Amino acid sequence: MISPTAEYALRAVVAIAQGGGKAVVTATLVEMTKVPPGYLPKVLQTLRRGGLVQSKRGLGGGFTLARAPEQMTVLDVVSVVDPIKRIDRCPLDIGSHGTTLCPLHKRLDQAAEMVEKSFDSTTIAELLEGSDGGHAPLCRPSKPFGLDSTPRR
Amino acid sequence: MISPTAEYALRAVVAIAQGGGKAVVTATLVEMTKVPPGYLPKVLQTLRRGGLVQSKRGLGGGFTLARAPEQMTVLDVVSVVDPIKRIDRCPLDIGSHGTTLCPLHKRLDQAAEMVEKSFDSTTIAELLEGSDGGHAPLCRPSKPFGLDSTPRR
DNA sequence: TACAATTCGGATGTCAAGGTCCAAATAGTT
DNA sequence: AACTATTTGGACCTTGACATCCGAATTGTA
Repeated sequence: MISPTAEYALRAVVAIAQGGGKAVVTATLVEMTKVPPGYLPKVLQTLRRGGLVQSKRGLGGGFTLARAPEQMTVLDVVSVVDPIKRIDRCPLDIGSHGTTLCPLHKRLDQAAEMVEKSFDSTTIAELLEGSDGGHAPLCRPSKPFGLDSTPRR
Repeated sequence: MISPTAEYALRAVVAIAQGGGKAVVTATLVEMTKVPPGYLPKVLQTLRRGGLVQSKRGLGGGFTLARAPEQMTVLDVVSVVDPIKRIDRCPLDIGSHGTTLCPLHKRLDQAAEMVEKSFDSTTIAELLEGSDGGHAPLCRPSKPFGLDSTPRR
């Protein structure tokens, strides 16, 4: 449905949002999201260039959301990493007939539109809910991160 | 939204359906669908192994639908070439918590479900309509195939 | 039986996405 | 100024999807 990278990006954004404004470091994000450690930086860069997150280098650095979670939708994230391809002209007869599509491609585009709308109507903030009583935002038990007994090194 | 191969498969099935029961030869299907000539046979094989089309070798051979277009859905075709991956367990915490998913993956799976249902409720027969007055099934003018003035060689 | 029209199956090539790794740049701390 | 914690960017590898090609197998026709 969506690419691995897009899904990684969503995990990352949710994880950063959980920081509640404080800069979150890549190592922590790796822990939280379980995205391949070497790959996550790539995804974060894409998000940064797309204007969804901000980064700060050096000691005390890390990543923060560029806007409030309420102002950021799933579609925003997906669009930056792996845009949904709408079908606006028939792939067979390239660019010939104007607005009308053949039944097949009209139907396929309808599906794309549905997904697009669904993603557009879901904010990151909504994905943060459920921590109380239900499930943690990223399928985790309630234990917070960075507080495990075994020191990482 | 769906893979190129899946879209090719749908084009092929629609094209075969247009044959109205008569076996359609690969060369003709290439013409109709504009799928890369060397690749279409691969797709057709997949459809055959999936039980959606039947083939006959030798002179007078070709491809026919295994069932009536009314009995075959878009989902049937997509499932054979490139199944829609539903999210039934959280990708992070593999297989731990039972039916519940975190908000993110629940949402993503909802999108997948929507598409699945949409595809399941569309038959190939429906994609054949529109030839009269509207558009031909595969974005084509009304001229039939195999009747062009320039003989192919 | 020979021939031509077909599909079938495997070997091979190409390319972009996913993923790894490391040196350079940046910024706080002592 | 030196040091350490970070992000940044580029080079590189790997894998699977897409695509090509060709010989082998099958089947109707003369």
